[in-house]
Amino acid sequence: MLLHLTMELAEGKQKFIESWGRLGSEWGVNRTMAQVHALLLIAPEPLTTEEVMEQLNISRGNANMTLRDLINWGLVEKQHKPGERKEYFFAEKDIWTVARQVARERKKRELDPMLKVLNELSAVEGDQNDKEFAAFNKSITDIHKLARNSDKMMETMLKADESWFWGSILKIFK
Amino acid sequence: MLLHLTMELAEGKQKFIESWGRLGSEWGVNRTMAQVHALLLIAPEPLTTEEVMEQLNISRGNANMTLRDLINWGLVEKQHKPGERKEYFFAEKDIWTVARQVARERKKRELDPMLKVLNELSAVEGDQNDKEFAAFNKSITDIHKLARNSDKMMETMLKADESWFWGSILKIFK
DNA sequence: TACTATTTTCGAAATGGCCTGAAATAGTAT
DNA sequence: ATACTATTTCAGGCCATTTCGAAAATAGTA
Repeated sequence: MLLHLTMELAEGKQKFIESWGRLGSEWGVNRTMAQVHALLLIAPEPLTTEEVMEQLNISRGNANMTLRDLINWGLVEKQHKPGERKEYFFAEKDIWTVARQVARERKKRELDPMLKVLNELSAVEGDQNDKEFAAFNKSITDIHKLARNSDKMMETMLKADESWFWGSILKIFK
Repeated sequence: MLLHLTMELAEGKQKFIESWGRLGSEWGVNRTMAQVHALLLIAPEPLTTEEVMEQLNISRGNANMTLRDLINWGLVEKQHKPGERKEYFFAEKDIWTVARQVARERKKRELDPMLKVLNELSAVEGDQNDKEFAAFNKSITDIHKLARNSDKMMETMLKADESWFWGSILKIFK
């Protein structure tokens, strides 16, 4: 009997959806959302809500909400086929665009609010001879600096195109 | 009546702990863990379990587990004071070291396993004329490339010291 | 060895996030 | 209008994760 040294396509798809789902859930994107995204990423054609429901075994309500969320994240779009009433969904396939889009959302949800708080906390005044204040102030200042640097880096990444970005980065990092 | 234009220290601490907690929970670190970390970050002296419990209003069990987790993440260390039996805990204060430590953990938990899966999935064979296979293969290949680049970047960052890292990065990104 | 201070463990309870299913709404053709 | 299909909403239930609290284990001391 012939052993399968390589994976079947169907098995591969399954594995990818599962892994992408797990990865997503460690990233603040919930598992189902990441799985639907994975499914659409590897689909050659747009899919209907119905197909998403079947392939992932999720309810209509869930599929609908999840697809809406993905659209809000800018990762998925609707498409209408002429003569049909059903909506079709497809994912942005350029993975660099996907990465930037995710970075953009996360910046908006995490980094920006944190910067706002750090600005406020930087304004807290006190006596440097007070150990409590000195320790607080130093931490806030340092974190603020790191956050601002991250912000600048993000901003640039969001504007850059893939080849330029990795070209510059990897040149330094080799 | 005089309005407070700047925040009180106590209020600032509170706000920082809260924000750091929220940020943490969007990062796969649970809220309590991030809050304990925040508390220790701004504390001028090491704290006991007891003090952590009081200041954050959490149970002994929770405090104990959380501190252990933080130690496992390499963010907190134990200290013994001579003549005392109690254990004191303090956080790594160098924020760049903290950032690298977090990056190291996340790489281990997320990027490395994903790279492993992508290697397997890259080995799936098929006919490029089969639309299903072609779409799958292209996505996997692209993601694999992105993941490998991220991996290289991480590796370098983990070795670099702060000034070198931001010096090089911000030079490009300005 | 007994006593006390401290830490660790772990089952149970609480919390919060996710998903379902069914009803409401919207859209289209006859 | 009416019937039919597709989409959206949301209250309620479910499940995983987090937290509590008290008991057990451990470590230090006399």
